[in-house]
Amino acid sequence: MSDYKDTLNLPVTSFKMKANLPQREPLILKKWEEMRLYDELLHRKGGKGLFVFHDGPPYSNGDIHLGQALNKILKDILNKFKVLEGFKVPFVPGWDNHGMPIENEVIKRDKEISKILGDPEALKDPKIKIKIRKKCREFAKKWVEKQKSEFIRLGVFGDWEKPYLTMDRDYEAGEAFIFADLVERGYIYRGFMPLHWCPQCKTPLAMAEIEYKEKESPSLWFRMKISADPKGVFGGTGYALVWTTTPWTIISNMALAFHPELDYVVVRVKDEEYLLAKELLESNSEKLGWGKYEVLKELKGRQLLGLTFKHPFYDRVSPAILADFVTLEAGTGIVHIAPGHGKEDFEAGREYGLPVLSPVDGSGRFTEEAGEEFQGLDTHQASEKVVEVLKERGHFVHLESIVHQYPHCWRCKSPLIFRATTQWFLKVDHHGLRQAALEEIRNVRWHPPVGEQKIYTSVAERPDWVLSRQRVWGVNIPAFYCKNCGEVLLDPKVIRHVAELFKKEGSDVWHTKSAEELLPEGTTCKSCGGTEFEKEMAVLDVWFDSGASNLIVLQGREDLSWPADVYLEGPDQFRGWYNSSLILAVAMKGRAPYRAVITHGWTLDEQGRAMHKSLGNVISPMEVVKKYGADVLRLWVAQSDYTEDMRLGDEILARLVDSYRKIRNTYRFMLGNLYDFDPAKDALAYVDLFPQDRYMLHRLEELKEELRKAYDSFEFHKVFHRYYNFIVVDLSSFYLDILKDRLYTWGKNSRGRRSAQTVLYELLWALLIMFSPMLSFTTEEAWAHMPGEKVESVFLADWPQKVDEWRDDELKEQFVSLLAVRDEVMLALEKARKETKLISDRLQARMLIKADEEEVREVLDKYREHLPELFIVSQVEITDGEINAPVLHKSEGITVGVEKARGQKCPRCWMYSEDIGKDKEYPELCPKCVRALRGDES
RNA sequence: GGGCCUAUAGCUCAGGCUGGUUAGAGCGCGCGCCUGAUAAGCGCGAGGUCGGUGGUUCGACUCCACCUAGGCCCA
Repeated sequence: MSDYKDTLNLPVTSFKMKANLPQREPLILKKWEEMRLYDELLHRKGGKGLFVFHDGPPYSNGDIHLGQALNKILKDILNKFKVLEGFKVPFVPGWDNHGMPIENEVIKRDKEISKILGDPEALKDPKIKIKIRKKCREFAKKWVEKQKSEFIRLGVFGDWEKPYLTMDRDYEAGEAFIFADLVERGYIYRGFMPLHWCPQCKTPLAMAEIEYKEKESPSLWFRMKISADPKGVFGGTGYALVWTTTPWTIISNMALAFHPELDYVVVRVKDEEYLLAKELLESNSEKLGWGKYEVLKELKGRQLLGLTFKHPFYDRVSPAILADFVTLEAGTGIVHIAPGHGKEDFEAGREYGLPVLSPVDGSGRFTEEAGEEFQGLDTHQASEKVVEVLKERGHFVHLESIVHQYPHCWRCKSPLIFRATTQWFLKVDHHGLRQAALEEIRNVRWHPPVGEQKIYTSVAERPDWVLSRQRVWGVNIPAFYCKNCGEVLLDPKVIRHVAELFKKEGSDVWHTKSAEELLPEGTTCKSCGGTEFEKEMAVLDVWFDSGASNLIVLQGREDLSWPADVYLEGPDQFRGWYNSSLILAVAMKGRAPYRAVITHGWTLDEQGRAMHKSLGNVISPMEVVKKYGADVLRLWVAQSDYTEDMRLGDEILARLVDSYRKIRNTYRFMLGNLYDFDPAKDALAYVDLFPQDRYMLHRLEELKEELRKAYDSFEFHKVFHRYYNFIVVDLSSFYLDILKDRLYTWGKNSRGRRSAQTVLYELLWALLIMFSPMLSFTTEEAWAHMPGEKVESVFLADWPQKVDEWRDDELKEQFVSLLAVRDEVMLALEKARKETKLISDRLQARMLIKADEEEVREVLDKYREHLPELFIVSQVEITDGEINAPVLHKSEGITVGVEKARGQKCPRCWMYSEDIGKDKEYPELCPKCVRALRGDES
């Protein structure tokens, strides 16, 4: 009986069921490299123009993490889609190389260099600096190479041979040229400003290097006596009641801040009058044990402007100023302002033109400027001394202690102070820069749309840009100081001269050469005519490095163009790269550097928690690749809605592997059934196709359009879900299943089989291309197995064109009806199988169907001959009369009966037939199989 | 502490924005079929008080408030 198996057309393919991606993918990478696929794409594509995706540079100091893998894969998906659409897509990856994390790491590792930690003076030796820079460069280079190989392994296409590095000579020179332009246009100034400062490490810290921890601090109430009261707020001797947790900053007090909209009261306590916020009166009275008091006056904060108060122990006055950051959370509603020791204080101070006093040195000790009483004390000692002095002068009110969140150094864990130092700034409001940037934001497409609000706020509220950092590893700010008079030399011509040197010899020249060697010949001080200069030793903020990338890379390379079509980064870049890029682009060119900005969420673990080393829930992308393959990781990216935070964990990976297998097996089945199909010779014309095959082409048309739209609107997870649904529902469980009889048992060249193959071929062709941005390795592998003429890589193919002929809405309607009937047939069969055990295999069944609706009846009648195939049963009878069958299934508008199929089972196709035995040559076969064996191609 | 965002079946996602029949899909899971996609394929089924509480309304998963959990930004 099983003799006939050899006469069937069973699937044949070398496309393996087991993917073995960790081993197979590297071979595909090798093929891409050998055929120079990325270059080929650039040469052969471009009919639709140029698409410039500007890569945000990751930091080169470790293996890539999941977020970076996600980021690059998302970029790659969009790039590959654009290539399929016909764009020329040059993708130049970049790296951010300068900055503190690398510098710290290098200092820590090298014995000789690490000496400077104990001896800051040693850093003045240029040789040490040169050594640090050299080590940093090597360190960065090493990680660039490592990360590069990791990104390549993920299947990301790009110009990996010529990426951009912020430590490249040309890049550093480019920054200096941009800096020269900014100077020329008046954006750059030198200012005195407080920054977070670690007295232990003796360095300013960037935002990312601060951690908030609980700390016990003094909680001090003191008072400042009224000095000028032009509006007569007080009746007699009055005081402002002030609260602070950093008594040492009172030394630098320059003002008292009030909220303009808050209500304040003047109260009389015994013989003295106090000013404080109305709402805090009760709590303060209780705390300070005032007992009886009398409210003399009530007024808004804004009415207090014009008042001045005497400093509690210096001979100077502090004016009342207004500030929105004053709150009622704690204290008295009156905030003591020391512009040298706080960011908000500083900004408020600048608004009111207050002097900035910061008499604290790098190790956190008070300098001579603070006066004899305080000189030499650290901030803790100074706080105690301040309390003492306040008591002596009669301005002390109350002291207790408080535990609150306070900034600490991430490296040495000690509490930070705010200390004002001289820094270089970019003035954000110069030439209406901020306003122009805000307007430009409106012209950019933000995806998801909330991004627009985020960037708007971050630009609207950002302070002037602190460009300088007192570090070694970076691009030095090309400024000089006259040795004679101290005057600053910041001249665009001089800067450009230095930039040329950077370009020729590298930015180390700043350290290897003297000021005289760096300056153009004959440079003199404009102020005093001096000819001897000192170099500025600060380097540029790394955000300047990366913020300038659009100007340096997009404008600097011939294959690119400015502005970028798209940026795509994580949400931290609203304050970071999106922001710095925008500011520099608008300052230099008056326009945003991007037309669209896409932002993805964070990657979390399966429980929705952030990944932390300490939690042990970190998933390394390369481990996923090693275990499952890059395509599985890419599938994760594809299925996730990246506009929100994304989770990854074991169950999710298990589901992904399942999905992957389903897709792969579906490709495999289709390929297996195309082994003898040559599209050039065997394909049928559309009109000759079976209706169910034409229906599938209609479905394909719908799918193509939906996927294109989803890709185009950056909704990649919709692409995945729609595609996967098509694979599972339309193909695997329906179309491919019903096709088996035709493909296997019909004549090799029969119309029915060729019709099926024609459509399988068209389906697979389009399916592979449309999913290649996501499942890049597997679609490429399957593409290689496609029969017929084709390009060497799926990526060289074009997005499947619209075929109007394949759209047939009437056919679609008819099949919607047929498939609804099919659902009922399945239920009836299940009943026959389970409840009555009438049948086990569907082919043992004969269906009796009665439809109540005329339309349904007509459709059933029209496709009568195809119904056994559609239902995968041996016989189908459409009837108008009562159905009398052992199994009956009734539902709305339709009745389905199941009985045993008539005749005998054909040993070749397994279907039951009443016509077996009619052929003399093949007495045990059904007529269909007889025809197949005779080679009848009808 | 302030602000923004998220919360639909075990998992990944729809739906609801313009409140109104039994809230959907696929996977996974359970049961069964097949053994000619076979470490595959097919069928059926069970899973959700739409994070919680309160409110608006004739009616809320959908609107409002608060709370909880998580994420991010800021201090």
